[in-house]
Amino acid sequence: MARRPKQDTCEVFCFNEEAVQQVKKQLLPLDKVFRLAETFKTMGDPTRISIIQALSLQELCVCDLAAVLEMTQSSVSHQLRILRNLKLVKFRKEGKMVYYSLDDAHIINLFREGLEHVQHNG
Amino acid sequence: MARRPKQDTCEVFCFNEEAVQQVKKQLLPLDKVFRLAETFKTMGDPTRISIIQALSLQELCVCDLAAVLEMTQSSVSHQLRILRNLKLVKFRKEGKMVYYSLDDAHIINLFREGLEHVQHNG
DNA sequence: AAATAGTTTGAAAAACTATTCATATGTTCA
DNA sequence: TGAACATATGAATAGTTTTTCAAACTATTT
Repeated sequence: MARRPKQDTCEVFCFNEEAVQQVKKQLLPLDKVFRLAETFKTMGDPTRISIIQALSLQELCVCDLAAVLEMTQSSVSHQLRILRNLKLVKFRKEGKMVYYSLDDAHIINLFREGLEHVQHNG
Repeated sequence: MARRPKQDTCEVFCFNEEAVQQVKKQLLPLDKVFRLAETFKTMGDPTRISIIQALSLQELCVCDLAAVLEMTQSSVSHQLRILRNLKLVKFRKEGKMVYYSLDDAHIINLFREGLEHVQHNG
């Protein structure tokens, strides 16, 4: 993920010192910030967005997913692994086929919320 | 943003050809996919997530924001520009100070939805 | 057992990103 | 006007990401 800054204190106190302390107290713990960022980042790729949208319509095997997205199987598989790691998709095997579907209803909400934002700021 | 695949057709028809056609018809237009991905990607960085959260608490000038995040002004300023470009934050000038705040209520919803997802999948 | 087919994985190349450092811009105040 | 300060920007660097290609699994079929 992204780097953290090297220097970890601001040498000078700026203006609204009280506000700074106030806000600082309410900041999310770092691990939550990172996990939140990771979730958004995972959805921050056109290929993965398309995969998520396709799977929101119906369960699909890797090969069909690749056909839908007009991409190589390998590429889709790599992206599926990322989505799997974040538990955004789940899969079931049937013979040599592997069928993927969305793992989490929240993801759809997140997707929809994002879409709404995009529609608004046309 | 991310690259698009070089080859744009899958040579072989895979299994559920009907499903493939069906899903393909319902795919979001590419420009929307890209803008959606761009929005998520913008929120997919710990620094920017922290900025968004801090600004969700109250309006802050760049210097105070830097103090809150314990980062350099320059770094914060660079990230603010990215958030500005996506219209996620707005600013007002007051003398030499520049005060930033969130531009869009949707962003808060998106943020909360993401947070909920993270809380769930502890 | 060998061949075939769907999927996964590793390595490498090309593109992209975040931070730092130095510098520029613009505002205030002496 | 010049000094001081808040913010912004450009270039460079180190780290990360996505895709491609080749090879490895794994399950089915002959």
